[in-house]
Amino acid sequence: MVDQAETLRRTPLSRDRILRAAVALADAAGIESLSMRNLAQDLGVAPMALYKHVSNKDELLDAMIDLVVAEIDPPAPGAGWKQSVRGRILSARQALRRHPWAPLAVESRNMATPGLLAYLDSVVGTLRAGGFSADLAHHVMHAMGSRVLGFSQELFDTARDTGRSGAAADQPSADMPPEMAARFPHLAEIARAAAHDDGSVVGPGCDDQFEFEFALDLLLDGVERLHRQGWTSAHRPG
Amino acid sequence: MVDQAETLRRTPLSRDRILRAAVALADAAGIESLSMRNLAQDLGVAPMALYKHVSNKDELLDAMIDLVVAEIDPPAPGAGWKQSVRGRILSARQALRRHPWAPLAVESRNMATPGLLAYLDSVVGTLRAGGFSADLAHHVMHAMGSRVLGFSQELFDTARDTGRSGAAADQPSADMPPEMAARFPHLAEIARAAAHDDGSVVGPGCDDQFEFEFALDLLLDGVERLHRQGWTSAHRPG
DNA sequence: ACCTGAACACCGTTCAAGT
DNA sequence: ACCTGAACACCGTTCAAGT
Repeated sequence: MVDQAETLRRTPLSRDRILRAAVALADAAGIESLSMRNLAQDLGVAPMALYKHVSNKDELLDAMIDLVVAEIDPPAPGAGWKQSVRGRILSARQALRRHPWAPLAVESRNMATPGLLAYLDSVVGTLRAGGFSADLAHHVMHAMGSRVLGFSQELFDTARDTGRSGAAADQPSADMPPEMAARFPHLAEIARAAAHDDGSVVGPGCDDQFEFEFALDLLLDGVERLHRQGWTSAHRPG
Repeated sequence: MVDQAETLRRTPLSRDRILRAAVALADAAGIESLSMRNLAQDLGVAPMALYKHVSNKDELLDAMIDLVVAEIDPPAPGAGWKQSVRGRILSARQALRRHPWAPLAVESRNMATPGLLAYLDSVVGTLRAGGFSADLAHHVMHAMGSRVLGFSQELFDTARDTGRSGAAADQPSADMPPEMAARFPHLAEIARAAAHDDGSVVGPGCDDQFEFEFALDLLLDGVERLHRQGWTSAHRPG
């Protein structure tokens, strides 16, 4: 046991150890706590030791993103394009839920990582195998946007926008405080509608998974319709 | 003239002057250049002078976001819900194109600003006036996600992902370099399809405006279909 | 070969002081 | 009342040095 710990301690740094520690740090403490200095401290090493294995922080973030993308399940064999794409996107969403820092990290980088490109290439391949023209597949990928990676793309967290700070965060309520409900009556109304929804709501607020699948199916159903109608950029059905 | 400049110079700082300078700085130099110190320098003032008018940098960002949201056109009177929502979203997109830092700023804040809430409230109001149930309007707002603010939500800039750095940025090409096309054949294929598209492509790469409207109409058409079918969360048409 | 310490040019923000 | 300067606790990263 002591030998093993001793071995670990004197194991030279490796890119792999650095990446795992970085993901663990971001998972546990948030992306804003991921500094080269904090990461080095977690690894029991001087900050500059990291630079032998990653060229800078941007490259570290890219590699972390690829670790998350690698968690997405491969396509289910034998499924049609729709179920295959749907399944992968829901799998991507689960991966993102394990790494809540990932969406902001992906959006702040402006270059696609190799792992991300491989995932996207494979999704396009599924569409092409399902009979989509290259033209339609292209527009569909744009229309899916970051949702293809499982992003839910909410503008803010509906459950905890009730006050200026964390006062209500302990027990978020779908009902707004009166002064906000008066200023934003329609938002208050749909928040109440969500709270009184059928069994889909377990706790307070609305069901993220339901909302995500609602949006995903809205897109996929629309895409299927265009595909069946033989959509081309020259001929758009009204 | 000299009097006017002199007056300006000795005009005490105001929240308004600070916000305008902050937006101008972010527009011109990017959000990563917007530091309290750079902003103070642009205003010819010590950094700490800013803190009399904004409580911290987060509050500054919130106020900047509200300035951008205020640029979104009001709803066109007399239009149906679909054209009204469509028009406002396209207007929001134009506002974002004038302030490219805004999407990342919005996504990095986790509390909605008053201006953003007012805009969303007004969009929900348009849906309700168009006969949507509160329930359906709620799900539609989630499904639109950040697209309701005109975000295009691309995972990366397709036009300039050809190399590791800006070498090809001067003249981005829809055709990938051979080694990338070999690794990602389906992506290469749809990139070629975009380049050979009909007249919608002016320059190289694909037409952002076309892709945005394609995705927007896919969503709005799907929403219209649900609305006409009397969708409720209990009864989902296949 | 692999790691370190000191240093540089930055951050946001607090605090006591100036005018 | 309004602004400032020095300071604190941070960043990412370079460079020359240690072992």
